[in-house]
Amino acid sequence: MGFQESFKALSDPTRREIIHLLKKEKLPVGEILAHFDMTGATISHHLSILKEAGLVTTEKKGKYIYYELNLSVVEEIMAWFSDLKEV
Amino acid sequence: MGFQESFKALSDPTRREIIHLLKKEKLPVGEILAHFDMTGATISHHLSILKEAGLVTTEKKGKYIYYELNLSVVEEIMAWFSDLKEV
DNA sequence: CATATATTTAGATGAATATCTAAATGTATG
DNA sequence: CATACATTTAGATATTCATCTAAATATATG
Repeated sequence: MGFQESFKALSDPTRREIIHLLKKEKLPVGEILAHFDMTGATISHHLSILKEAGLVTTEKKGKYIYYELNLSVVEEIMAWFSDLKEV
Repeated sequence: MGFQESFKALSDPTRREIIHLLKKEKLPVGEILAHFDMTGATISHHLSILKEAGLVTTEKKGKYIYYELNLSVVEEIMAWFSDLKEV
């Protein structure tokens, strides 16, 4: 984790869109994939980057792996921005 | 401008450090440069990316060009994050 | 257990990017 | 105006990265 990984992860538009999909609910890879015109391999790669950055967590449920937004990391990033405005 | 450019700009550690330097005061390129172990050409490149993204503005004063943080874009980015936490 | 479905891994490719050196441009001042 | 200083631009290089296809792994179910 760390800011470098977080910001890098968020610098890609596909990954930001994934983050937005996960805003409402946790989703299995297949459902995330359905929103994009890309191969599963590519989406899997993006998901792994988001996970490395701590922006999402995973949960296995039978056949599926659910990805879920990790809001605590979002908070940390917001704190970085907030700091810019102080004093 | 737009989120894509902003996030890309912030995904580089040198540029984030520049942003932090500008938190307190506007600075001429030479003073920014003094904080890094890089050539002026490289720093100039980073500054142009920050400017393209709208994260900084410039002001010419005689020999010097001052770079200044643009907090309104920072606000916009924070709003993007805030949205993730709503509903 | 064999087959179908879900997801990841490996390896390759082309595009984007951070950096450098060298040169160009702009501005002040002796 | 000539020289020094401040900053940017051009062109090159090496690395990173998004994407693909093909193959591997894991899990459920008939």
